[in-house]
Amino acid sequence: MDGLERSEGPSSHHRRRLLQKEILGWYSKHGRRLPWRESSDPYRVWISEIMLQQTTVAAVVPYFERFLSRFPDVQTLARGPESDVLRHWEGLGYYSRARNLYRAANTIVERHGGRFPDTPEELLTLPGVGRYTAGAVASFGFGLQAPIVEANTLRLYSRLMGLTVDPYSTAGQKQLWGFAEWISVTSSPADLNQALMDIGSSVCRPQEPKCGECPLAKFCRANASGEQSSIPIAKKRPAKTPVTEVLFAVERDERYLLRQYDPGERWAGLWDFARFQVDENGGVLDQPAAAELLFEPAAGYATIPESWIEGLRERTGLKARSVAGLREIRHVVTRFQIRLLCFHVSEVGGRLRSGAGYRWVSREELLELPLSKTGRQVAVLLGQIRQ
DNA sequence: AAACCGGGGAT
DNA sequence: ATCCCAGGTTT
Repeated sequence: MDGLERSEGPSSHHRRRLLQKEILGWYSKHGRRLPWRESSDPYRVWISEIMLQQTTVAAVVPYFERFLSRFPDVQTLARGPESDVLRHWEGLGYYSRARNLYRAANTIVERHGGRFPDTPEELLTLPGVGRYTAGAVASFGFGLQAPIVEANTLRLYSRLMGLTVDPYSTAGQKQLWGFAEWISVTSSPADLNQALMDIGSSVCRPQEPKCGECPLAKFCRANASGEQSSIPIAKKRPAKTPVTEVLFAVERDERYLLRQYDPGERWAGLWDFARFQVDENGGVLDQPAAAELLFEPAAGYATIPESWIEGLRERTGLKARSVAGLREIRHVVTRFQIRLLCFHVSEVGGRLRSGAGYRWVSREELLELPLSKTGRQVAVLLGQIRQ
């Protein structure tokens, strides 16, 4: 089953050889040079593939070498600590990937005796490794024939096949993996898979594909019918939900109040200032001008709703006595559009409630702890207002 | 099957 | 603002 002819047989094999010849020929001239292609060390391949999940090549490049110099092999990674792994992941997002990486490293050291799993079946048992990543590590790291379907190849295969169903549906996935299996039969599994991704990325682009330069144009159903712009069907994207949150950077004796998120919480393992969601309808935010006043130095403390001060006290036991607006940070992430109102609390009363997990953290420690994107922004701001 | 992931780059 | 990204896991 090749997804093009719907039949197995000599003609199917012939067609495959023709396609592969074009693919590998193109790759030898136009293939990308990327840091993780310099070596076929399965460990390095694995790290790169996890980093690249839902993340652009450009975003990964600066992280890859830095991560590898700190964690050069699976034994070093397994030793952690997890907090260090997260610190090196900071800014890449989707932090469960880093936690899974750390867990998987320990599995490899403890259950596989440090030998890297070398079959797709074994790789699939590792946390964070799905069908794509298993195929990628098997082919790039071990030179095995293995199918891959990811963003680039999904688009390429869909257009080659003229796939009209949703490529993320069960039926679409079955078609795509069927094609991937068929095309993966080769004596150059690593080059072939890299080549397929590069053609998908550089030629078979989402917008304005370069069909005139495509080595596979004469085999492509979407090209034949002119359906490049409607194949594959676009991914459904949920609407962004507006959220308003407040963050209090509480300072006392040159230290800041932070806590580490517990396992199971969002941002598990990361550290954060006191932060919680507030009701946009109940507070002062009803009046459009009010939010500006929060960060107006002259307005100061008086314009902050008492319920926010109370929110801090409930969570930490501390009563804010002197509060200044730091900045409003707006950011869009996953399915949220967040408005984060940040405050600097320079005087507190009451006692820090034990059991809430909060700790006083020095400025130096703050540099070492893993924070979220916005948490780091606040940390940087605090360093600046100190000047 | 659908939701979730609290990041970022290109346009 | 919108689309997309070398996906995987959970519900």
